[in-house]
Amino acid sequence: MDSKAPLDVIAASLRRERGRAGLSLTEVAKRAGIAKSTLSQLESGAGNPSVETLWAISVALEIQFADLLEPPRPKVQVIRANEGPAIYSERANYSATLVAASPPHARRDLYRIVVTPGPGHESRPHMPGTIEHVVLSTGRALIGPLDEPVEMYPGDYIAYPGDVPHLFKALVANTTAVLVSETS
Amino acid sequence: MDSKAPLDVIAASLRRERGRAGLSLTEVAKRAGIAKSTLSQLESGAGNPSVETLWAISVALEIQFADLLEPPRPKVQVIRANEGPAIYSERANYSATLVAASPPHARRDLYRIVVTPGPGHESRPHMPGTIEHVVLSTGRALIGPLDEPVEMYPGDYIAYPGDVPHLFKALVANTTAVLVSETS
DNA sequence: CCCATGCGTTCGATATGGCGAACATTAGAT
DNA sequence: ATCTAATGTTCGCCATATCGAACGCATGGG
Repeated sequence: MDSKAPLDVIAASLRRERGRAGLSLTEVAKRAGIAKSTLSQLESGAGNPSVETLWAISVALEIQFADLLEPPRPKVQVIRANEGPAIYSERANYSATLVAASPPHARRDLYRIVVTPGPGHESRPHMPGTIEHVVLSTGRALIGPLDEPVEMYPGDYIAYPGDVPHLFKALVANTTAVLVSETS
Repeated sequence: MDSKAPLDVIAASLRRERGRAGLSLTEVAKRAGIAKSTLSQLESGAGNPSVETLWAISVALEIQFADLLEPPRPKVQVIRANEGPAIYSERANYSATLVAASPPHARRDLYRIVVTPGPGHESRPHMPGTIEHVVLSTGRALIGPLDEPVEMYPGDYIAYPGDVPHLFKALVANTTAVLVSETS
């Protein structure tokens, strides 16, 4: 469950962002071209704003529309190379450790990848709209969509659609990478 | 400008996602507990939905609320280790290459970091709500908030608030890392 | 002191978003 | 061929989100 009334989230974001901008409610309402009464109600969690209203406000506050719908903030966390907490490994010669899941319904997972030479790892398509970003840390590998993989060297970066079959095949021993799986 | 009437974006997303789910307009409306007339109007770009309505639909479609406000999709891209396109380097012994900027107003940038031993690199706070994720690729480094840095080894992962002063100090030569800067 | 100017809240009037029924359309079954 | 059961669209009514004005409360200037 993600629920958590979006109206409350919006209300909180509204106050927070307005405070951040150092603007008065009156001023924001004026800039947004809406009645300050409306804004007042929204900030107090009452009401059920229309998209137009929210849009006007987000413009007035000079923030991204979606920023009004995203909650708060996190902390500090360390995961050592060996002690993968959430392990997600597959084939014998391929291991992916989830180091940072997208909280709570964010849109990006961060994996540490370790692969040894072998048949290579083929991934079935993920969620539509997924993009994978890979930076090769050490070794050498063939990475990318099945039909057009790219030979990667340490430091190289590649991004490709994750919603089509794709490959990660180590060409030498001790091949490691960082993978960011980003959903639309 | 990012503008681009959100109503059109929503309309498009609505049709797209419903198609993806293989559901009928009637079915989605039923699940969402809204009138199908309402949904019909929204999909045709008419109307100005309230947050409650959108929320109900996003639940019915089993997608993220914000997914209704985000446009389309990307492609395949490779950046070699040397040929950093957008270079963002600072001190002599610290270089950060932006390999994947958040498009168009997404919320995460991907950097490749190369540091040599020296005084260390201190970053002033970024945007409030920023989180930085680092996976050390090679070498050894002291990373984290100024007041509690952590000694990192290859493969180690750390996340910390990016909106407070923080440090990246290489302890040995040939220290490289991948950094994901994620804004709220 | 008192009035002016800013703030954010509350309240009635009105514009409009959402609902449900009726609608046109197509597909399948009898 | 007609009848049934889906689809998505259009329309009038009602609930309500938004507006504008009035309000209470702080400051600060005359």
